[in-house]
Amino acid sequence: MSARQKAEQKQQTRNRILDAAEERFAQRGYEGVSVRQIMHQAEADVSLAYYHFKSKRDLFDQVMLRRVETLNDLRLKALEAVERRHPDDAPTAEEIIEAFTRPLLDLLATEHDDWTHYFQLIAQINSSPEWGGELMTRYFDPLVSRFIKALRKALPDIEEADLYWSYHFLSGALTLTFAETGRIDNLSSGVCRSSDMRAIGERMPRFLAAGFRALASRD
Amino acid sequence: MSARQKAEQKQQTRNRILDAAEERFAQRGYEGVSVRQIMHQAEADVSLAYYHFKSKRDLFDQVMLRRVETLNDLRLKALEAVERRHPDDAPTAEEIIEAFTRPLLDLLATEHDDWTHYFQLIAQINSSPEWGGELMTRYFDPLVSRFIKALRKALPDIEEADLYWSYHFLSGALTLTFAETGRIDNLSSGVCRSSDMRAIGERMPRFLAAGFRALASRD
DNA sequence: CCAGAAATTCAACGAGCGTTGAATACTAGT
DNA sequence: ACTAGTATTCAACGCTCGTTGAATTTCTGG
Repeated sequence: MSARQKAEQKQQTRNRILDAAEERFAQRGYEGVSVRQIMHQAEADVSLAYYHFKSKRDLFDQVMLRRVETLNDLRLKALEAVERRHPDDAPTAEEIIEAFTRPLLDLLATEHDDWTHYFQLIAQINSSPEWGGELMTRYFDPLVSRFIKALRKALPDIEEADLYWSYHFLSGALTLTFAETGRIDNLSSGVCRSSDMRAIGERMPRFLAAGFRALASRD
Repeated sequence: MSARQKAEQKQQTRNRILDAAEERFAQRGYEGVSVRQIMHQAEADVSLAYYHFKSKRDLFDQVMLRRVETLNDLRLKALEAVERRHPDDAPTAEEIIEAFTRPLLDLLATEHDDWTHYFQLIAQINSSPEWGGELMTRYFDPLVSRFIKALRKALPDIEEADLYWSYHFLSGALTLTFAETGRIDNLSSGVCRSSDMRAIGERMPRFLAAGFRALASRD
């Protein structure tokens, strides 16, 4: 085995641990899962976790970091593509929100098992008083500010407070929806399914864009 | 001390434990808090928790149950009041959503410290894959179905799936907003404050009602 | 084939966990 | 003052937790 192959094998193990941690954290939260449970699922010894990561908390941070760049890149590219389609006028709010949402739907459509746990994890962090304020800000603020700037241009009459509150409502709807808790399946007696990404894609941008416009045209 | 007073004292202790549990669970989640930490905050011996409650999980369930009836009653009364104001025609979607939201704002305005942790807790449960589907259904389904029925009447052309998805988006926006994570404070650099209930009351029903209408009038 | 580094396993630490049964403090009614 | 019963405390159980240092396997380069 070459040195290169060996390094790849190390990465492979590291990723197996990250996968297991991602899934368990998503299911039961940071405190609800032990390093032993994670390593059992990763089929590796407990101490190996501390060879690849500094601590449980570091493992958690790396779970977060692993996918955030990919995700933010895709969203930024989607936004830039929309703006390129509007060289003169501004894109509509719905187009911008579509760019914010579509990458998640696409990732779930093509690599569902890789991303579904990540989105569940983000949903939980977002609603946690302990982590929500700080972590979401750290990982998503630059991207979100970029989208808000675009929305400000799409809705030139909107007031700043209305813009931020609108985004906040969007954030709640988005994260809960991608958490796939099965709540809507129960409530609707099966009419809707949490995992029906097509249904979500057809409805969420339209719903949210209408909300933005309603606050933008306040009297 | 009369037997009556003694029973009241017991209830008082029980409530002190429930208060402490509510606050700790809201801050760090069910698994992130130990019975010892809760009883330390309640200034009582650890074993007293097991005199008043069967187990940690039972304590958690009682935290949930203590306030859910009050909350659902207030919301139902608010909905009935709206409907009484419309003996002939149907109330608007915005009026119905207002009835769903206003009780939370009122409770926070008059008894903020009692209810703020409860709403934070619900927000976390709602986005948790492990608890969200089941617990939210158990505690809120009857009330929510009642509201959905009213919304169906307000939006006679809406399709069932659109109605349920709209409510789902509402649920996400609502629970995140009342979680008061401080996220919007960071993002808006202080322009908006999580605890500004007036700002929320002025915006959320309008935003969400517009979303419902956008899906109801689909082509 | 051997030296040495890198990846993985073994064994254990002290601390904190949920929970329990027995002992105690307190008080109401006799 | 005594008793019965209720609320509270004390002390401990077996277990799991996050983490660590040393031993061991595995593999590469010389």
